[in-house]
Amino acid sequence: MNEIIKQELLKRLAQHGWANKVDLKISRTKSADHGDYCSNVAMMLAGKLDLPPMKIARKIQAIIDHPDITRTDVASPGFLNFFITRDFTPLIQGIIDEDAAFFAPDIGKGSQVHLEYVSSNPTGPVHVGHGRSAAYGSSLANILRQTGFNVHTEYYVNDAGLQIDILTASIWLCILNIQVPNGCYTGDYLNRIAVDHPEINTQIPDDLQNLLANWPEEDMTPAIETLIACCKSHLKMNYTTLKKWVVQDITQQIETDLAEFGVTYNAWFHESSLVENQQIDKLINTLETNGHTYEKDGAVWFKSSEYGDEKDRVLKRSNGIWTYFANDLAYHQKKFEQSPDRMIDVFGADHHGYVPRVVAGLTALGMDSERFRCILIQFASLYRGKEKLAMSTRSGQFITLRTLYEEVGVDAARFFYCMRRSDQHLDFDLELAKSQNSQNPVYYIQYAHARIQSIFAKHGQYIPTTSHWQQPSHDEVQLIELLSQYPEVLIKASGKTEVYRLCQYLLDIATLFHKYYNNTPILSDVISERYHRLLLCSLTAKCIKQGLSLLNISAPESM
RNA sequence: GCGCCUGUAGCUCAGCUGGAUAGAGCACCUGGCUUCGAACCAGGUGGCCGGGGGUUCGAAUCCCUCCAGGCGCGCCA
Repeated sequence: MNEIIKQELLKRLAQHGWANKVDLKISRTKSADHGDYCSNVAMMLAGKLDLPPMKIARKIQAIIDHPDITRTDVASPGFLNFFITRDFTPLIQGIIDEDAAFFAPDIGKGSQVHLEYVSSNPTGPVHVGHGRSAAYGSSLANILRQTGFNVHTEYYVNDAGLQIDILTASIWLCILNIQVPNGCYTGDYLNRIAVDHPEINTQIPDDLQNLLANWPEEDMTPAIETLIACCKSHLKMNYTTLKKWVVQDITQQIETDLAEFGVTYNAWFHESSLVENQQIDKLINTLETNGHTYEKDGAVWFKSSEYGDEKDRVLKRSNGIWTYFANDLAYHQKKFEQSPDRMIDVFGADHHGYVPRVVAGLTALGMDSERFRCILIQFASLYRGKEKLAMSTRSGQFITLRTLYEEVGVDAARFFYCMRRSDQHLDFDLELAKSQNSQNPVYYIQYAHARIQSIFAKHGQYIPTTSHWQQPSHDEVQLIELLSQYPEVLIKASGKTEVYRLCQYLLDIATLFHKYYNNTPILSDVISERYHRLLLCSLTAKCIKQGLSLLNISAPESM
């Protein structure tokens, strides 16, 4: 419709010789007094033509002539307001048929997207801080697929760094039944893993005892490194076994917890495999031969500052071990080879300082950084009433994602996480989510769906067909107009990677439907009226169900 | 100190590429079930859009500055 008016307006502007003078924009009006669509073109032209906008608007108004436009008004200070009539039959047929053009508008044309999200370290369970990325990423994947993109989702398992060594050492201490010192991992989940390992010698070595007795209050890095060395020397071959076991166990738990939250992946990619496959060496060779690296203080550096980063970054530590960044760059290289069209990383917003160096790396490697997009998800602060809960994986003080969704339900948790712009802070109050779960907006939407199903149950079988459509009432026009926006909402959500738009839209549909329902007896005794209204209900239910399914949220028949 | 993000109703947030009286939800007040599900609806209270400048026909939106908050600034990941 927007396009129709635009073409008509362009045609009329051309008659005055005003086309091409201005960027033409048609938008929907907010108030019914202003018609259905409006244009500010007269005001835009006023400056260039040196004429009053009202006069220009009247000149255009006078020659507007299009069968779909019933009336054109001019309003101060120069708006053109269009009143339209519309034949809803094609739209209705499209929804009934679950037409792809309506429910699955193809803007991706099969282009490939590599989407990585969550990728929390396998040093502990996924907690509520990761929940937002999880809900967002999985919904985004659905939306992208629905709009024609060929999406490959991946979880990057960081199983190769220092943190994993610290984790392994922490487990060892748990097995030895020793209180873990500051700087190590702690928590019930470690004890659970520890009891599964009776084969390790539980004798406490002397050097370990000495180390722990002199554990520093601050700057514990050297002590931690000594602890890891100590652990390795005592466990010998068992160290690698234990490490692998721990990572596998925790990763498995993460996978299970996420799956129950509606989050699944095409692949789980292990950082360690990059090292094993000499992927890093390949990467470094490329950078070295192109002169992007240098040595300083016994370490290998990447000249990231030449590509917009604030300073250069270490690739290989002086101890000969690759940094996380080096591995990650190799990973991005691999991802790009796999999906050259587009690559999306979903990060926690606390990693924003990391982005420039990845972009620098990709640019240095000759990849088109325009195809790389990093989406930063602001953290959700967790509250219990007024009390803000401090969280730290290291200290074991966190609420797991599982705990959250077992309390408030997957549907509510997912919706809550997605309903706000992802680049905005989100306050998640557990008390509120628990005590007021009946007021959660997701129930409002589901209730609309359940209500409609209940009407159908009462009526008996109903098969929707366009021939049931009659002259719509004001409320009905509002509702069907809103439904007609489904494709554009989806396209926008997909194009701008903004999942919250879909949530907001579904809330809008539910609002209008509840209003309609309260004003209008659906099951009218007049049979033509009844079928007309049932048809609209049917269309509404289809849109709600489709929309919710993209968020991995259920559309219940009854509640 | 430097960089990124944010400041809109009592609370949590929308506000699309500048547009017509700034919108929802929660909370609070008043109404509505002998009729399809009241997990609902109708109405009301509540705002110097953080402050101050600027750009223009027109600013919550764009620019500058100040104030306040969050995050980042490792040979951690």
